[in-house]
Amino acid sequence: MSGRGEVLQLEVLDILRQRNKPVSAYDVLGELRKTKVKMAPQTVYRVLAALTECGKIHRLESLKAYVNCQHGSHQHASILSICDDCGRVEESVAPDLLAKLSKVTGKTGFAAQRHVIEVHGLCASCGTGPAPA
Amino acid sequence: MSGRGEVLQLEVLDILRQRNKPVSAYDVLGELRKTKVKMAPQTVYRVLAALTECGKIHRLESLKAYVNCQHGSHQHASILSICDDCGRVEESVAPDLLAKLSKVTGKTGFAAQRHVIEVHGLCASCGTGPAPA
DNA sequence: TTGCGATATGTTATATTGTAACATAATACT
DNA sequence: AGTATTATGTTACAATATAACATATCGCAA
Ligand SMILES: [Zn+2]
Ligand SMILES: [Zn+2]
Ligand SMILES: [Zn+2]
Ligand SMILES: [Zn+2]
Repeated sequence: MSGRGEVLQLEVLDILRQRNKPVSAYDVLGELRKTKVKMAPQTVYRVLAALTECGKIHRLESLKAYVNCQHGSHQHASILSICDDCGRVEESVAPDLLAKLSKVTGKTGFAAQRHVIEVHGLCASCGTGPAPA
Repeated sequence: MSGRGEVLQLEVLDILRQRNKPVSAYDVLGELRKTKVKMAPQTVYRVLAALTECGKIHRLESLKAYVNCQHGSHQHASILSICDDCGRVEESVAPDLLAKLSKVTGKTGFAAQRHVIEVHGLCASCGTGPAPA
């Protein structure tokens, strides 16, 4: 395992941290290009793949975007709640729920390997006071 | 509610039924173009959106593809198991699991509206006998 | 019936997202 | 050093998705 790309990984992590919202690959690319004009999509995708692989960031399939892990890093699947109003994402862990899910899907002999769980809705601040007239 | 597009909807349903595997929007487009040369992406996406909306098909976010509902149609979220080997998809329903999921994400005041649950792995036939040497 | 607003559909163009393929550079090991 | 292996850079392109506007259809009322 080489470590040449690690600086770039940290930069990307920082971009996601600063935004604190889902960021698309091309948004990341745009940020990086502010200092590295020649940055290419391929490079960004590779960094994002590496970070996703080791659990430091998560990809939101239903948004085609990325957030950094709110628990620093982990392998196990997490549950991502996406506010469709403000865009904020919350991350929950619930091992028992994952187990149950594997059990449900396993009824037909299916062997679960990767769970994608994304919940759309409204976060606490957006759901309660939608501002009167 | 007009009914002009319904013929097209049926055609699309039929395409998905025949394939019995996840089909991308552009695959659908390709099929349709066999008889309707001028078919446009926009049209296909609109049909797919309509069918998704009424629960007759489901979109696999993690595959950017569509399958038709194995239960005919429904509104409630379903659990989609995707075999990464043969591509086959199975659909499970588990209202209690959805409830539990809403409960987990609701701890912070989040109000769930739409559940995306996709499980990747190996189906029964692909998982057991991966063919010997 | 005709006129008009609302909605659905057709059409063109373009935006966004994601990868293939190959060149080059770093690393590890002999 | 020499060479196989892997990572990274670079170019080009493929695949996915939507914006914007034109046209047609429908429902309803004058
Ligand atoms: Zn996490
Ligand atoms: Zn919110
Ligand atoms: Zn279904
Ligand atoms: Zn299979």
